[in-house]
Amino acid sequence: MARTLDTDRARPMLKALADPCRLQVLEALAGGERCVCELTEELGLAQSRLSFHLKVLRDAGLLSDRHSGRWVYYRLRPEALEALQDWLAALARQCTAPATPCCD
Amino acid sequence: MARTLDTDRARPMLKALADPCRLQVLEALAGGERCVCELTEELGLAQSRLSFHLKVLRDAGLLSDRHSGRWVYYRLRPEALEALQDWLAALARQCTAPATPCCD
DNA sequence: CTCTCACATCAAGAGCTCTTGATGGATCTT
DNA sequence: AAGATCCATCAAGAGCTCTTGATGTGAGAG
Repeated sequence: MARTLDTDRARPMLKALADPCRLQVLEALAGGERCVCELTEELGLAQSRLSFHLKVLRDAGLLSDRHSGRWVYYRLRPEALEALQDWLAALARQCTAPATPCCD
Repeated sequence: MARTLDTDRARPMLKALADPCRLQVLEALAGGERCVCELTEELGLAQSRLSFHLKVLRDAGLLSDRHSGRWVYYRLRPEALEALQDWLAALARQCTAPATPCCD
């Protein structure tokens, strides 16, 4: 325990995930590490567009990159996904508390 | 199993979560069911603003509401949070596949 | 050294989302 | 019935994010 995300850390991840184009990228990377040129072709995205979204995902901590020659490989960071899961789990655990009647 | 979310269903939830104001609301509701007037006061938000965000969260399936007299109570839907967790878990499970070297 | 290739970055504009203040509907009080 | 309260909705504008095409950078090929 002790490494449950607080909301301030979860927020940038959630923002990063909230884009159809970036979800496409995530799905593609769920299959394993890929280089940018592969992703460009697989997803049919303009190069600068893909690069933009990869940066957002990387800055949020969801992706890591690895340079090899003139290629750059991206992969998902399972730790980040697990941290988000834990954050969601913590929310779900609390919200079963009994209703506190209001305005009585 | 079998009720793992697909990406198309996860997307609106993620979009709904990707806003600081709505995360505030979620945190407040993590403590249990609340009526709108309580939330307005607790969070110090304009009424129409809060109402807007509550609608976004409800439309995404993250919240449910309950009408009682002239009050409306909102609460988190743990099922939705769990479904999102499962979606994240499925991503994390796959992405440990070995790197497929590109462009060789 | 020069050229090409893979990728990142930039600037401008398009498009979307959020905020604000006003209005409307429903319920309760008096 | 009239007024007050709780909440939803609307229209307009502010603000942010995304897309596009051009340019920059660094590595490898020739």
